[in-house]
Amino acid sequence: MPVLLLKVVNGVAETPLPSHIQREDLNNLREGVDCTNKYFQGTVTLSYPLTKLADGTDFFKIVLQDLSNSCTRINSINVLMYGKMAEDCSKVLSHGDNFVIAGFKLVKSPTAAEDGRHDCHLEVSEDAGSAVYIYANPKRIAASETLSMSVAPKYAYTSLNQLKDGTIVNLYGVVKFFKPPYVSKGTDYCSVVTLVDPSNAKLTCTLFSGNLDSLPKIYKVGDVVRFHRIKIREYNGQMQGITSGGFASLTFDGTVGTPIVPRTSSKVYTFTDEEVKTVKELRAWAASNLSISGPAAKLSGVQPMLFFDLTCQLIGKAKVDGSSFLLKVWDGTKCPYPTWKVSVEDRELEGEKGLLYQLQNLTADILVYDNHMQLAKSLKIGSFLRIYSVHAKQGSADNEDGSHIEFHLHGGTCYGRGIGVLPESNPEVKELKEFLESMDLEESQDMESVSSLELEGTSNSVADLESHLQRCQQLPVTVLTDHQDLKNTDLKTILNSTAPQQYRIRAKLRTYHPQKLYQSVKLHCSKCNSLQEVPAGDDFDFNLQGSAVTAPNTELHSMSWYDSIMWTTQDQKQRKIVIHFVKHDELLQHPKDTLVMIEGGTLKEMWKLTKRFKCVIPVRSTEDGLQLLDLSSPFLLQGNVTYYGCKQCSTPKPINSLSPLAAEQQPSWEPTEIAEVLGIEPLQYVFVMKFTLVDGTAPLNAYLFDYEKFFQIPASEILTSNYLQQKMEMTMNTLCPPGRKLDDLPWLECFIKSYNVKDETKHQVYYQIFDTTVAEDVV
DNA sequence: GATTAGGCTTCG
Repeated sequence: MPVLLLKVVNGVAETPLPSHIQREDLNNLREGVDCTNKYFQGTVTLSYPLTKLADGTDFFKIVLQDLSNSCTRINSINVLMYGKMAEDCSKVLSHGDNFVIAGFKLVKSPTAAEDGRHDCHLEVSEDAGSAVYIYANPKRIAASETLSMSVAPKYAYTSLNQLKDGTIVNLYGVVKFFKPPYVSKGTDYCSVVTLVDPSNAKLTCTLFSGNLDSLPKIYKVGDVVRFHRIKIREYNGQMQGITSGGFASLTFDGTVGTPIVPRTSSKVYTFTDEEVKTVKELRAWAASNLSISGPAAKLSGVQPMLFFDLTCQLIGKAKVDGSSFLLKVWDGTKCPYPTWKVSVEDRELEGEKGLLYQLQNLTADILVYDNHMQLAKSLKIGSFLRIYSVHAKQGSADNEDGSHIEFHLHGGTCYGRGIGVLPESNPEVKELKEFLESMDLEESQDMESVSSLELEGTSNSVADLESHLQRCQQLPVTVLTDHQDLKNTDLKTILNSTAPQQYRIRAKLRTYHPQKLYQSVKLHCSKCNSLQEVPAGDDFDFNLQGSAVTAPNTELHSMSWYDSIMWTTQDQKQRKIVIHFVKHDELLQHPKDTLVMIEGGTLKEMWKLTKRFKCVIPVRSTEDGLQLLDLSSPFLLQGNVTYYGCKQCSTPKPINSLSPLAAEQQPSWEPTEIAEVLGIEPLQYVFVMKFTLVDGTAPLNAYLFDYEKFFQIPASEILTSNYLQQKMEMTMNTLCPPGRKLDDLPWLECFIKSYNVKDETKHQVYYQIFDTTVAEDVV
């Protein structure tokens, strides 16, 4: 048991002592008395310097006086502390502190005759299971924090679902929403922060401070924070956090694998392995439970009409009028749309004129309003900013340059609207700086002319669409990728010929099956040639829950080639989730290059992990080691693709077989490579469709068996992409427009082959389309 | 010493 500081408010400790220990009077401390569940409480009247015993153990002696017992002749006792407890106490102790000593050993005092104190002394050490509680006022606690980063004050942290009205607590949380500090209508800066934690509770905190620096340095959703001494109140039926005296915060980047460096204004703070562990756990939890894909964007990725967060450098600023202020910024990329230029008086414009001129085509003019003006005015040219919730507003078309994009930071702080200054040490700033410095500005000037040309070429009017459709009716909508020299054969001739043979045909697609396109996606084993349905997501989840029943085997955690983190969900199920991060060269890599393995996660959690990590492998614990799940579950998730293995042709190997791949110089984590070392025969996604083709001579059913070539859409990705599904639907509508007469259908040019399928009872000829693709301008 | 704000986009 450690040394704990107990905070005293109005004479009462906020955290009670453990209930199993009882106070013992000095009088009753006698040799032979069982002191197992007793504690002694007294005030420090004397302490001796910390020394070391002959064997190197730290040793610290203090004298405690029991003032509550004034009628006793002897009212003080020596306390001897050993080891870490001695060191910890010596650092935080100050005279007059009220100490509680529990789990002590009562030993006859050799010095009682000389010092006139109790004839026994108390011996304590962490090894003996002792505990020291020190009652301290908030100032003392703050002061003790200044003493050391690595020692003592042990804080208790309250999970967000345990908060009680009127308490002052310490807590950890992951930022779900925040308003960067802004000038309040009172005297202080204000920042609103909403936190979540694995208890799935949510807490919105309103933080005030006259000192901008003492508010948490949150840069994005997903950051992890530690708040000390935050007051909990009930407001509108919900718990609310608010700054109280002595409020202090640490903020950490929430990205798994990045260095755990606290951002804080405090010069000194407690920061031990415990903190590191907690931050790691929260990062891992957030990675699979919190969607952090915010509205961040580069100027090149701006979406008209939407709001986004822009990380940029300030190169100019100017007062526009009483309610708006102009910021000229750049991020090295070019907005693909014409952007507005806000005209200001030359004398109002601050910034280096040469640079402003040079960067004019890469600069975004952002007009900030009302409450944001004050902060905007104070910004230094050259500083790096994150401007939150910038509105990319579609300008009015009656302007001379047609419709353009305007950038506004509207008044108010809804949705976290505001401006944050990023320090140069911020990794994203470093990245941006490097990028800006590496930019060849001459080239970007050229790019400017190119991209405006491109813009002229890409209008998307209704008229364009019509002419596109007409073109589709004249030219074939599919083309051959080979065999162009062959002549066409009519369908009737083909049907009357013996198989196998190959033909070039020109035909129309009368109908196709299945009509529901997602039903056309199957899994194919190229080894045993079997076809099977893609398992439904809920089957997978069911299987995962089955595997979660076996408790994670902690002996398998954090081996030489991976680091593991385990936590328990705070819901009723109390599900245990373990994530194993595969290391490379002893180090965790950038998340985008990292393979993670997960035990006990749900499908949803895994999809979230795939957004951040290179690959995700669902695993389960066995006595012998980590294993893949049953092959009804995928053996790998990567990007948008869930990879399955063939049950018949695979011989799954233990997960340890992956470790040689991790040891490679640059692990590529290719699915085929992963499958091979794990003994998996991977199944391939394929579109299987039946086309009914007509050419006026006879109808012919031909099968399409396509991984990607025909539709130019990877079959493996279509089930997880709305965009690709829409694209495929459009393609099919072009090949076979619904509601059209036969005459109005477009022509397809295909290459087909006939083949025989025989069994005991019958013999049939089938046809398959190959070496054919949808025409370029149809896709 | 109290107050500020108390998330859920836009007048421009």
